[in-house]
Amino acid sequence: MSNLELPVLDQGDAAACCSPMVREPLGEEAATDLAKMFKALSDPVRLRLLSLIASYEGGEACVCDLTGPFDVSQPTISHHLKVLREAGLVGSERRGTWVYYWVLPAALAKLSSLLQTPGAAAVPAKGAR
Amino acid sequence: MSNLELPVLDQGDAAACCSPMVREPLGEEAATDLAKMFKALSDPVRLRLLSLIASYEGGEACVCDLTGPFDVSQPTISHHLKVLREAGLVGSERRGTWVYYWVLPAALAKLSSLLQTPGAAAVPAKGAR
DNA sequence: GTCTTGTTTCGACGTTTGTCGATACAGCGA
DNA sequence: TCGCTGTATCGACAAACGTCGAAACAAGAC
Repeated sequence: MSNLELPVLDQGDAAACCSPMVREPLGEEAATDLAKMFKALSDPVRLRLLSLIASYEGGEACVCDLTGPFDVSQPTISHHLKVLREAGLVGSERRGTWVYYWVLPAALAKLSSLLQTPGAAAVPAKGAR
Repeated sequence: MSNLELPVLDQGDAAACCSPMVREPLGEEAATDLAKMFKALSDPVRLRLLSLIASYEGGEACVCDLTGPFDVSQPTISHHLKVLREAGLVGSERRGTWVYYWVLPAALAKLSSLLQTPGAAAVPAKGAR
């Protein structure tokens, strides 16, 4: 059944988690915390890195696989990976010569559920305007 | 039937929409586009503003309601609202003396579904309504 | 018209960010 | 041991960002 449904992944404060932010006003601390994660997603290169890592078979990718597809230098990629790691969005480990990165699904899920809107999707055009 | 399967909501390019970014690598354009939206969410004040607007009854709030809860000046709030608006996350309209803002649910839903991870986190809601 | 109140725009400022080349560190093989 | 390859850190720089006060604009009240 559910494949990874109990990562037990901390999630830290359950308060900031899983309750759509459109339901009740975000607290100051929660907002600061979440803003850091969104900031990590606010760069095209990092977004593509994250997507690329997750898309790799096994869900992890070697840094050596990640430098090719981009127009930026290797130190820049390394910097972006560090940002993603410090935001808690990916994990990493050195295995021999290479360093591997993988996405932490719980972090993405937290943000996803936070952005969920009650009746969303439907919302036939609202006012359009 | 399925509740959120064909919002038809403009969304501009459907390509960037609704397919979790962990499934396949994000394209360059899509990433640039999405990064702008995430950047709008990458500030604590904006995150709280968005949450606050959505939490207001009727789903919209007057600017006059939004300046109180923050420690920053009113022009700064106005600036943040502009950023949110230009990112397509909120809409606004002047009605007489006051200007009202509301959240655009489709935009949040787009980001939410994008961050969704295959087996990740419960998120049973889904259908919600 | 002239105030008054609500909101946005303008200029300026210090800080943060993304990028680079150069360099340091880590592990492997000869 | 030495060299080679893969990755991270350092220092520097320009560009972008968040913030402010001052000023402009918008709508209603007097």
